Amino acid sequence: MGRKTAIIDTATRLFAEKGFADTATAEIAEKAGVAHGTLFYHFKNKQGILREIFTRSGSAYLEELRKTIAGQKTGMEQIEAALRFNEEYSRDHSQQILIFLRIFPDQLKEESHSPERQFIESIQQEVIAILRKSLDAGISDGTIECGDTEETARVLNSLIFGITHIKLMTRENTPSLTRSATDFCRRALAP
Amino acid sequence: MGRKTAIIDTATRLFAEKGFADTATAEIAEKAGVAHGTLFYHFKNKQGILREIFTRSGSAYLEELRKTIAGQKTGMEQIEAALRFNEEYSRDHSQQILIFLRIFPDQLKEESHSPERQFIESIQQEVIAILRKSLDAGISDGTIECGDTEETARVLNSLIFGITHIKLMTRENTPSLTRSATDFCRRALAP
Amino acid sequence: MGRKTAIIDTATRLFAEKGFADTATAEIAEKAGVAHGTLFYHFKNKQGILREIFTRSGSAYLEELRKTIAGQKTGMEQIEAALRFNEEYSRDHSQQILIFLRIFPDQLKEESHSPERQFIESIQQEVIAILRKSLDAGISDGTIECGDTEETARVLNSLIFGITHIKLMTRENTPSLTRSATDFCRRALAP
Amino acid sequence: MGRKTAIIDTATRLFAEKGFADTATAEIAEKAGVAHGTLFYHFKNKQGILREIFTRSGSAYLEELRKTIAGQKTGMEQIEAALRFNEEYSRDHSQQILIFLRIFPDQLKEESHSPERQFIESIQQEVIAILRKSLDAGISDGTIECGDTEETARVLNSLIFGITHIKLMTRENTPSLTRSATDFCRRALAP
DNA sequence: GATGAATGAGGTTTCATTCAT
DNA sequence: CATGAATGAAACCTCATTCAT
Repeated sequence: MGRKTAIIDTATRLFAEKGFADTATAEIAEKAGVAHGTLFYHFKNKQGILREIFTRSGSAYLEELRKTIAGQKTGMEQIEAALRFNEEYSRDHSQQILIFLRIFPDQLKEESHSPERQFIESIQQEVIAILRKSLDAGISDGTIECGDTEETARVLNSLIFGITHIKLMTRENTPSLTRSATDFCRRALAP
Repeated sequence: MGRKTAIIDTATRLFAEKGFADTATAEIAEKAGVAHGTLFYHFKNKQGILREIFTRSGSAYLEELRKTIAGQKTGMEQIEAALRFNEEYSRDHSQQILIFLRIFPDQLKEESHSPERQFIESIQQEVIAILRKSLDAGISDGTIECGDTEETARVLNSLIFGITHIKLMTRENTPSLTRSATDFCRRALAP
Repeated sequence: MGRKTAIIDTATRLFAEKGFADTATAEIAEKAGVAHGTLFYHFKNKQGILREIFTRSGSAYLEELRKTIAGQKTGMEQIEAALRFNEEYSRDHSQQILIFLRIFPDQLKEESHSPERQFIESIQQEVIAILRKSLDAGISDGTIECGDTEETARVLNSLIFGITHIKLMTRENTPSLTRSATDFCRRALAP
Repeated sequence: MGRKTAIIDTATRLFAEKGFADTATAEIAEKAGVAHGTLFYHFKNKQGILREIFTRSGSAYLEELRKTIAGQKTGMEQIEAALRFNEEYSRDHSQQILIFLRIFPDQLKEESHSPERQFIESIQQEVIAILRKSLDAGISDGTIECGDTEETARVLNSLIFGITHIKLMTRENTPSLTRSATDFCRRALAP
């Protein structure tokens, strides 16, 4: 494994555990087993490391989400799969998700649209678009009935986001929360 | 206005705008119009300022939420009121909410149950308890039908949390999101 | 002697001896007998220390030059006094002069008119103006004869500048250079 | 153009623009279109690059100065030619001259007689010797009258040095300064 | 001859906190 | 009560140089 990979992996872990601001570049280097200066050979600065982690995991999330949904037949099944996927993904990739949750607020201060900020928003939009398509499919195949699909997709996105956040924060084992949310949605979207 | 109040108000604004770690105590002092040393006369340390802001606004949120719900008749109306309340509160007290969203992740690193962490969790529990009572009321008065009320309350809490977070992050004007969410819930809880 | 003064004095010595870039702030602090952080309490940054030294000594030079010249009767005597003054001043305040000579080139890179750059140019203009007045006086009292006084003043300024620079660089004991230059000027300006 | 030449040319430009200390070897390499390591294949270290630039341009200056003077008949014409030459040379080779002006002060700190320092002093001595020979010639051919020619040559050297420095620093277009200086010298040296 | 990844010493600056007044 | 000068640990980052390829 190359040094650059080692740095990214270590940084991912530390950023997730302690947050971006509270992780020292010296610690990343030490734990990654490289010299301090090596960090700045491979990345412009500390922010640059974050940026790379960010972009990589954002794309991965979307890709897997799409693949999961593609495997479902009815629209309703797709929505349910999306909720289940989120449950599993945030369990298996809690570090990446944590970094997102941590970085979110940090981006607020920059009124200027930073690349990270734009990237985050584009992912949100993407998720909403995916959910909407499933809703539309559900209406066509008769498994779903709801008002404006765009609006409904945004509600679902909020719910998913909220569940993920709470799961990671409270660290309770909460697959039951996802199950309950699925029931909730099934009732709300039932024809 | 006393000096201590000036410090708290200024710190609230700055923590909301730039986050806890990125706000220097010297800047708080300067913007509050007091000497740097004065901060440490009134508070044990930087964390102490945050702690005070924290406790104050957490209690205020719960109190107002309870009052709002108490003014509603049916269980369903109470749930709707809770959603509306959240919309208005996060609009009018965005600074306090932002601080919560920012501080949340920072508390994760301390496995040891810090006071802030416990406080946050207790608020979540409180909100869930309030929502559950409304659900129970709704079942009694026939305006709501749902499975386990504890579980449903947790779902509602996640949804509310997600909406708030997204609203503050995207800064889109999204009262429509709350409206759509209300519709969504009405369908899910309808008898 | 206050700490700020100690810092300025130490920095003056070190900047003169080793140059601005090659003097570490940590060394200034140590030699001045203060903590490293104290430097940045009293000055915005390293450049800020230089700026203060700069402004202080520039004004002092001009003031003393004016006083010296004011004590002379004829225009020719004033010019001779200016040369003599320069000799003595650069002997007694070699540190300040050295800093100027060192900083000069550093300012070239900033096309943008930095405060230091403007300050340096204003001093040059001031010296030229002073010399010109003496030349005018000399023409009036019959001790000097020359073409355009503005142009001649600029030549004299160049000569003075060159002598100073060479004296400080070669570190030869060169009062004779000033004496010879005075002779040279006397012949060039004689009626 | 070989890689070594590219390095020297790029370094010359950058040292002139930003100074020796403020030019990073990595930047030289990048701008010269070679790998960073290549610098240290062709030169022992950063200082070595400077040394080469230095030696090359110092010799060139002297050689051309000698040639120019050789083309003049009378001693007075030779002095005038020297001034004119300086004007033109510092216009056409401002980069090399700038490097000299920048490096001069840096050499002061090394009490130990560094090669650069010795080289600079030897050039000064050479220029003085050349001027002296012209003065002697002028006295012989009756176009010049002055005191000790060694001393007078040193004064002329100072003047030339001062003019060059001021021209490069103020970046004013100042051929008139050289013209005025020539007049000044003509009067000082006239029989 | 040439490369570029890797180094680590050293640089400047920030900042929460203390303490004498 | 309140101040602000002073601290020093720790942070991020730069950069000349080396060396295996």
